[in-house]
Amino acid sequence: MTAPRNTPPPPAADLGKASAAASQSFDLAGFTAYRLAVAAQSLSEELARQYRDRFGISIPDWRVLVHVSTGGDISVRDIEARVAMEKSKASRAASRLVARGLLQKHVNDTDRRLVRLSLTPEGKALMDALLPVAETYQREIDARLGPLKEAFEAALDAVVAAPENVPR
Amino acid sequence: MTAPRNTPPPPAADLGKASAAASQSFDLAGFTAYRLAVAAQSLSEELARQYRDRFGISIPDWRVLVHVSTGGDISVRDIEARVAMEKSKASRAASRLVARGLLQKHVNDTDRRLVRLSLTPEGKALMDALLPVAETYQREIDARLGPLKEAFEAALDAVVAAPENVPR
DNA sequence: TTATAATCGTTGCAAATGCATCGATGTCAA
DNA sequence: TTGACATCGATGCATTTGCAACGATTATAA
Repeated sequence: MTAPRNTPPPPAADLGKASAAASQSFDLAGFTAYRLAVAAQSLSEELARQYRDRFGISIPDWRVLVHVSTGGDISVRDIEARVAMEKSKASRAASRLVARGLLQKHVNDTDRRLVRLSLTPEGKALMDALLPVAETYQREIDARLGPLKEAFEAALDAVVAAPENVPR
Repeated sequence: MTAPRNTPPPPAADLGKASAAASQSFDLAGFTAYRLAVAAQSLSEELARQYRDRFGISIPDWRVLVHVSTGGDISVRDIEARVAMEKSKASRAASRLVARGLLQKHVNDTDRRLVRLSLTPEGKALMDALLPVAETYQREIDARLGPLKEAFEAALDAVVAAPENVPR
């Protein structure tokens, strides 16, 4: 998606009268889950590309790093719980980061099943380089959103809201 | 994520005084790209689970099916262009669906590099079963959003907006 | 025309992913 | 205390993914 040039509404042709019979036409553009997925991927990729090209950091790596740097002594379990990230994904990301000398693992003496993840000095240094990029990017997003930001945040909360209140 | 029960604010402990020195604490919850990604994954999974369990259809499968059923004669290139979906991903999804007898491939006589994808009768029948599920789900989302929906749509547009206007 | 470049869909390959399972550790009740 | 069960993090394995090719076809320009 480096410069793919949006689809010039090319052969689009008929559309509309088509898909006559059974399968009534379904407006994908009006399908929120889809639009959300596309938007999320678009945003994530913008930042991920920078992190990948400039620092060799993937999205799972980045999420683990941020969590560890924010929370102090974080376990793999914590990451799984707070982020939408599979246990094994988090575990492997952490191992990668340890192998690169960015993270340390210690056993939690209170509960020796747990791991305590923490940044090494190299990890801290990397975060010092990474965070400004993220913050700049966030400001960019804020600029795009403008006055819509508040409603957007509220909508994101609402949309993820407990499916428990909902007839299943 | 069948019933993961949101993180009960458990050992959260200190947090706040922590992360003292260098790497200033970064508020992941305020990071739009992250929140968007989590929300999108949550929504997609809700629907994907139904499609997978009840129809054996994955998300790439579903996107290809919808595009083909909406647009008439669609090529792999069209899918790649209009959806945020890799060429090879689209190609493989299409091949899977052909193998299952849901899609047909024809060569485009005008440009023989292109493929014309279209639904088989079985494919149409499947879509007739799939679409009501999607529509019900969309109504559910609409209910969650309520009056926020309009702003949400606008925000999604704004956020994806051309990074070309933006200093690179 | 003919040579060169671009585009389409597919595929080989390495890496990433999700799921189930494992051993180690911890919890709880009998 | 002991035994059954739960939880944590890691890993084996099959599948999926992204990327870079490739052959086939078409477009462009010399």
